[in-house]
Amino acid sequence: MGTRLALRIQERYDELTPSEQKLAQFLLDRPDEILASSATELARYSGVSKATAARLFRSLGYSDFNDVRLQAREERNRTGPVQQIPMPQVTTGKAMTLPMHLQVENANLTRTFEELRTDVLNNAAEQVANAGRVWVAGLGNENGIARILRILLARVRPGVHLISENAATWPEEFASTGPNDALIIIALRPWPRQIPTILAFAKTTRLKSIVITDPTSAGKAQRQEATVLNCHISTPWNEITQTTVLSMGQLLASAVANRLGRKANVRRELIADIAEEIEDGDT
Amino acid sequence: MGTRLALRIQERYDELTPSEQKLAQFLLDRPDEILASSATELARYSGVSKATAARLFRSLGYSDFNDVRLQAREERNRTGPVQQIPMPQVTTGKAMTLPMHLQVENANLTRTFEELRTDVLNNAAEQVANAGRVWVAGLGNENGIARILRILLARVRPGVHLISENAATWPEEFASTGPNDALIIIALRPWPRQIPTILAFAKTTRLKSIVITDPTSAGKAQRQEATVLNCHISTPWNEITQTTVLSMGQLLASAVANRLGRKANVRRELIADIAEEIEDGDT
DNA sequence: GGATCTATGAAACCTTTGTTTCAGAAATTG
DNA sequence: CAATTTCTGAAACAAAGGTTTCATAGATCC
Repeated sequence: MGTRLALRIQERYDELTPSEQKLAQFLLDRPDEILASSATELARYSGVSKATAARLFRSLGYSDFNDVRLQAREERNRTGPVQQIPMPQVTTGKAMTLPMHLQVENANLTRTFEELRTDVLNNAAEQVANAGRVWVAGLGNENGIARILRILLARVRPGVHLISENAATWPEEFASTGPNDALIIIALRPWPRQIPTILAFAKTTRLKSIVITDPTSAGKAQRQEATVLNCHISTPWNEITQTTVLSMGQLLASAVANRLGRKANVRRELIADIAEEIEDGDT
Repeated sequence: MGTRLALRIQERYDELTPSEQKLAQFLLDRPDEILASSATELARYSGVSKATAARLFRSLGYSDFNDVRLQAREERNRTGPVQQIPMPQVTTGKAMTLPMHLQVENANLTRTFEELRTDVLNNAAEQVANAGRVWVAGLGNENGIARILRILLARVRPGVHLISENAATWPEEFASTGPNDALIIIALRPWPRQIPTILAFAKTTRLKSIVITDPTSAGKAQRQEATVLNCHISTPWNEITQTTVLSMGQLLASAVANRLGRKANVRRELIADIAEEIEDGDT
């Protein structure tokens, strides 16, 4: 899945300087760009100097940029010319068009799910399906997605809870978790500072944790022994898109339902019935 | 599918000199190699001299090799002829696979945004950009999306409010709306029964309303004189996907930002700064 | 608040890439 | 087979790419 360059970046991401991170970010988001562009261009795209670029590659353990490019090319040849959907380039200041929006979403979805390994997904689904209870956490901007995911999962199995956004109440909430539970964390960049705390806690309680995140943070999550569902979320202007994350959520819920089989269906029908009753009942 | 380079080569292949043909052949066989390699390398791979390479590109009508590379890159970035992505059929009971998930999301996104008219989108964006205040409503399952949309919009303009899910408090909330406000409703099938009430209210108060919905309900919304943003959300198993809806939300927010121009950017930066401060500040 | 350290881009400096020139090889012609 | 034309790569030259140095701005530490 990840290129060696990506792995090295994720390993050392935190130690990189801010401008190095800007460039590293770009490289993670658009891995194919390395093949097509010169180091000067990469630097320009991500708004840093050539000098910074040179420093980054060296500090990642390559002897020079040529070394990087050779490795990237070799890897491409090994994995075969995967037909990548290109992320469109944007000239700054130009308005975003509708087709471009479509292409961006498409590129992110395609990368994400072509890269996702079935066994990783199954593993995550298994954990969620077999857990005693399931806890879903999403801080800040990701809170909306977390709520949706909770609903999606609650439709196919009981005992799915949202961890409140208010850190003050965590002790109480965590107190009710057990080693048979599963924890799903949604956290995109900028990686909220509370996440490591939560992950560390999960690790000590033997909670199974699943982290839905972006390539920048994937490394950190992996280091905490969590199952990582990696989502590509970048756009050519400097915003991110949550679409892919939601899609990942739906896929996970779907996979869990599959695993639970008949049980999930029974529950879904039950819920549908109740919903209908409410809809008819209240005037 | 043919690149312009390939076309030019095929046109003139017979007139090329033997060593030029060797190189041309190579380029036809491995069209992606142009992006990854330098002219020197291309020459070496196909066993001709750099001089020959330079001559070939010139004789094909390019001013120099850089010209060739730029065109190739541009072609890679441009979306090819729009192809209809088929929605996969599924035999009931069969497990959903990962590629299928991707294809479904893809199909829905593509349909949605190819069908969406630019003027409708602009119209909606205009309304949101110029409104005194913006109200976002999403009932039941759509509540999560509504929250996300509120955040997305709040990032680019002030005065974006969420209408509570609790119908009992609506009188108070609606009381504060004025005819210069905009109302965004997210409502997928099954079309919640409260929606017509809200829409009717909006109509009498001269509130501009925008409805993000699915094809099933689009008609109903249109009849209430609302701007309709239509999202394809179906899947081969009998569930729906909210991915498209979220994507529509991002697009709308993006369009609004575009319309507000500098004002939106100022606000975004302000928010980013504050967020950073909070992240740094609280321990 | 000064001293020290870190991060960063500008610019100087090599290196590689790409183009052009040119002389010789190969093919063609009479 | 000589004259001519065409083709070709080596080498000279020009341009862009990549690395290193250095001054400076900002952070951190007494």
